Amino acid sequence: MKKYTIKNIAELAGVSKGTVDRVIHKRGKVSVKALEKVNAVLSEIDYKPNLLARSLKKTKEYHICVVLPDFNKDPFWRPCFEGIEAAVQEFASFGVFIEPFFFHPNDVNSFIEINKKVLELSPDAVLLAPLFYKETVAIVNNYALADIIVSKFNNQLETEKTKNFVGQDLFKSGRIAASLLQMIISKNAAIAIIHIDEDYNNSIHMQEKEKGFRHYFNELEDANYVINTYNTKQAALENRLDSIFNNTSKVEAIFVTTSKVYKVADFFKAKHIKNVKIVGYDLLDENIQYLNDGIINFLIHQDPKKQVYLGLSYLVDYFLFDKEIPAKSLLPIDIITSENLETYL
Amino acid sequence: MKKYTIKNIAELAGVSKGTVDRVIHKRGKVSVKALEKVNAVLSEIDYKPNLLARSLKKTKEYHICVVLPDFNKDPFWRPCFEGIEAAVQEFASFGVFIEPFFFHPNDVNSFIEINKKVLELSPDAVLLAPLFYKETVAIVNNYALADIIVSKFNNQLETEKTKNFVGQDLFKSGRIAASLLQMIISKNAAIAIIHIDEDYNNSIHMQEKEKGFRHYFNELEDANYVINTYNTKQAALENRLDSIFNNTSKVEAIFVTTSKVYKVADFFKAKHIKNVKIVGYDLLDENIQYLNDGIINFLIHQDPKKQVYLGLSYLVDYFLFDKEIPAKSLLPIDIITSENLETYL
DNA sequence: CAATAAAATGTGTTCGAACACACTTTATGA
DNA sequence: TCATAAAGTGTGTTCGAACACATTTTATTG
Repeated sequence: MKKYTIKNIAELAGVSKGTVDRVIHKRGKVSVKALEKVNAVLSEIDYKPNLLARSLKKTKEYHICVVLPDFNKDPFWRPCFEGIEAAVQEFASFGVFIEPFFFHPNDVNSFIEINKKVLELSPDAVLLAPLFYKETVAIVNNYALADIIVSKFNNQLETEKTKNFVGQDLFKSGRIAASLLQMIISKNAAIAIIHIDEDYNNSIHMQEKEKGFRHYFNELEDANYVINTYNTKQAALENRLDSIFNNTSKVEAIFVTTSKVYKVADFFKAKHIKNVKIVGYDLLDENIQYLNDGIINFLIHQDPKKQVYLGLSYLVDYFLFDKEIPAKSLLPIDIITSENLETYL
Repeated sequence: MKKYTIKNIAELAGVSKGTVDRVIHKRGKVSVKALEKVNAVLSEIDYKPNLLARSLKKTKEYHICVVLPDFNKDPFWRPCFEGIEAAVQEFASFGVFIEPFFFHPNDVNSFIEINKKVLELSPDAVLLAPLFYKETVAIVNNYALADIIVSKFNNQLETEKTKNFVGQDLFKSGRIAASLLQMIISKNAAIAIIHIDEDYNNSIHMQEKEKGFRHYFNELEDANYVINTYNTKQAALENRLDSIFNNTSKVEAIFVTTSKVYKVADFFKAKHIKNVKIVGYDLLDENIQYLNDGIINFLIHQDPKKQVYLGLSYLVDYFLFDKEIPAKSLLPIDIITSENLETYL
């Protein structure tokens, strides 16, 4: 498989490299005769432009802003930051400048503000964790007007102007949680779904998971699991759990729909309650600890680091190498136990 | 973070770009005074050479050969071929030429022959599936003498001359299989480990998995699972299973140490035996079918496609961008059930 | 059929690093 | 002190694609 250059093609076609260039890029100003000659050669050979040379010439500096919650406010987002750091290193020598911007996960205004700031910087692209639905729609619109490409990760909100999303299928993820619990609890047991959130920002996120979870059990034949849902803020969690796990409780299993599952585990450890199975999300240090202790039984890995890194890779490949960005990139839903945990760290 | 070029540095240091180049590449022929001036500038700024320009200039064509078993003989290797195809596409435009070479997985001679052939081609690197231990040692030696870089994947054989390996921790993988079965079988149940192989080429591979599997159960306190190991060739498998699963069998679970687990599932389907739990390896079409049918309970995903692709990426990054190749790259050990399967396809 | 516009084509420079080669300065020995 | 070697330094070309600009060819009009 010989490698051809523009010059090679020009010689083969008996024209100049300028003409070949115009044909390839459809810039017009080419006679029918020349066009045919060049196309004849192009159809003969498998021309792959040297991407190194191409992006070297372009020489443009690309600026990508990542907008995500502050990981000091919610540790879930720390791996995302690590993903950004990795990407910064990796892509700096290609002239891509990646910059993170943080907002408060419970404060819509900080979300709006930071996006306003980013918009003013007019970067080439924005990678966004769209926690707030309504506001995201407006913001994405503004970005679109300013010709800024927007990709989203983690939360899949259907907005017209962005079609790029990196994340997981949340419904399926809920089903998986259900199937895992089913394996280790008795038939028709009582199950609690717990949504822990401050202002229900994540509500769509959590609701999808719940739907999937319930869907799994509803689909079972000859089974009648008792599933109750509890919404609570972090501060009220302990009281809530206290009221659920009173003396008469028959709840055998808990599905926590976010990475906050360690908060629930805290409770069980403190109260020395055993034999309640717990499934939750994400490899936070606290969760890992409880998984190893056997208090949490399964974690579902959403791999936020990979989500961010992949989202950024797509943008870089798009800018540098004209690759298309996949509209939807759904990552595998990894099942984590204390046994295979290590291999993911 | 401004981007500096050699020319920038030369101006800042008051020398020519040639001198800067000599300093950066430690080519010598630089006076102490000039060296100091350039180093002063270099320590001030964060110079990252433009990798695009660098590899463009190098212009060299790299040739990488992948040596692996013929996937027509064993479907396990098909995804590897897909990984190669993806890499071929991806890296062709960077001047990297990747070529697969197949040997017969049960024929040492074909392994030796094909490697001889590859050696004669004197590629820049070889990515190797080292099925046969003794022969691999000799072959790797020959490659080393010819200054050909060797990376290995799938089977981790400790040879002096190669330190690059992409694969999984097999011992851990065995432990994971054990932990999965433990969740769904009764306490102190009887378990069969089945090694299916023609000539025990994979023996090290399979033995590691068995060790891990047994280690898990041995470690349990107050438990006494009965674990028996059976070695069999594919042709003899049915008879063997017949003798194990006779009327008095109490075997509740089976661990098949390779992707051939569908062969075992074939038996159970044909004989209408239910309630025997099965764990095996890899997402072959046949295995996927049995997983969905509920005959196979878990599959462990070794992601051979990713192994090959990653192995090739490392080599390309090494050649093009001077990145170091990690000595050992252990991929996550994915637990696959009928629920999360789809997200891996 | 000039004159001029319009279209087509070719030439040359640029991106940044790498390196060959030419040139200048310093060191060494007779 | 001069010749010559050795060390140090700078200049210029190359990689391949992209594009600006100059030049040539063809079409159009009075």
